[in-house]
Amino acid sequence: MPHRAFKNSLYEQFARIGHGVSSPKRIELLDLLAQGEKKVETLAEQTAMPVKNTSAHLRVLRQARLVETRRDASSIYYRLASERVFRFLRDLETLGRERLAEVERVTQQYLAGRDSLEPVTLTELRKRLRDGDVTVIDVRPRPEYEAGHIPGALSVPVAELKRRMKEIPKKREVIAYCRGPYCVYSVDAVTVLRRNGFRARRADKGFPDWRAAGLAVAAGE
Amino acid sequence: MPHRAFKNSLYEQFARIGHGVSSPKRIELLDLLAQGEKKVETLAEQTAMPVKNTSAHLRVLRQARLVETRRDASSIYYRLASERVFRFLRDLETLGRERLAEVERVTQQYLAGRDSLEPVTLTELRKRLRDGDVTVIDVRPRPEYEAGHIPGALSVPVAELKRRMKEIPKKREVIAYCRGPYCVYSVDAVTVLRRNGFRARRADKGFPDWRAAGLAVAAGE
DNA sequence: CGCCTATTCTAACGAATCTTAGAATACCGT
DNA sequence: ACGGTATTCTAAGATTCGTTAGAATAGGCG
Repeated sequence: MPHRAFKNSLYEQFARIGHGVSSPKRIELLDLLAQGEKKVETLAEQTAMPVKNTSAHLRVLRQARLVETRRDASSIYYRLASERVFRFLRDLETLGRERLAEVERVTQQYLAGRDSLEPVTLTELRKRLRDGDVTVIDVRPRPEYEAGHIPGALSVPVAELKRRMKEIPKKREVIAYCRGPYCVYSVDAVTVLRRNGFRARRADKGFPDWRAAGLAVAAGE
Repeated sequence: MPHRAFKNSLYEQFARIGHGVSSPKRIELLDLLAQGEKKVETLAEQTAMPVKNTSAHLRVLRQARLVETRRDASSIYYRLASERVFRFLRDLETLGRERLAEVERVTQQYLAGRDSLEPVTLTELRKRLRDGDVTVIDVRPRPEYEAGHIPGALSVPVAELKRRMKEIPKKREVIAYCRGPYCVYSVDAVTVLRRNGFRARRADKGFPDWRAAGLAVAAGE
């Protein structure tokens, strides 16, 4: 094999990965799958795409071997192919944040005052949780909590927050976490909690980041 | 701004990075730029593309803010936009190697017996260099050596190796390094050296990896 | 100032990709 | 075996991308 042909086929392979993350919808799908496995229909709902379209994008991700599938009864569940895929995804997002001023501009615009919610790092959250002087709430949809969450966290999906607020002790500080650095659930949750007299802060990252950091996780219930 | 529009514009930004690395030729360009800044013409030669084509790909990379430019006299020099771009590139390649069996297959096929060349890790190389019991040679083209190299390494481009072999002491072990894990220069160099009675091994990674590890670098001469 | 060189910009064509409708598949429950 | 459900496969139109020719630009040099 001549030198040039070798390089061509090598870089062609690497480009398969790149192609996987070259579409906004596919990155969003990967971000969702970082929460745990999901059916095609669920992914279609959560990305606001028709099922057929979702299926087509998932096929591209499968060809790039970034996701894998499992069949259960009549449904097919997708999941990230490995923890490294998640880390790569976050590297991509971090690079985007570093290089593209638009990322900062867009998030500032939508999450005006996000920084005023006194973000807590995961390390800090872990310490506070060990000290036992804080209530940690997981504000993601219930199925994602069940697929995996921070041990000791209470599941209060943001949609149920107003109704279930009385379950949360008012004395202690509350820390809300959700899907990741750009997820709005914890922002919404903390805003609502503060309006109702709670001392609340948000975690600067989400559950997948916690798991990727090698910290203990709980599942089920 | 509604929730969905926010997500769309956010993921659209991240996809700009993904789109930058979705083409084999663009990944190859980034890999070359990891060696140091280069002119468009040089990049065109080294990727075996017409200049116009190279320029078009570089434009895409510039739009993704993965590269930056500098003008010197009549030439325009491209470079990676930051060290993090290099790390992202290597993460992409590592993920490719993990996920895509074809990467291993292609490299094994072309670099048959690459593993028999007893690869040395950079940490090991550094120790051996400090102990002073080894000759380290940089077998990349001269301009890349001049743009940055491992301190103490001797520049012996693989094209000049046969002619200049007598400059290398035969008693001591020789370690050859080049552009990176998939670069063939060091493989070729070690093969030639061994055929001529040298005790030679190759570094498992290249100069950009050395620099990214925060180790000392030299330039010029 | 005008020519020379390196590079980019504009434009156009073919190839690849996205989206989505309709048909096909695979497995469950009965 | 049969019908139902979730999903994929096939195919086609619309869009984007890759490639490359020709014109334009920017700066150095005589």
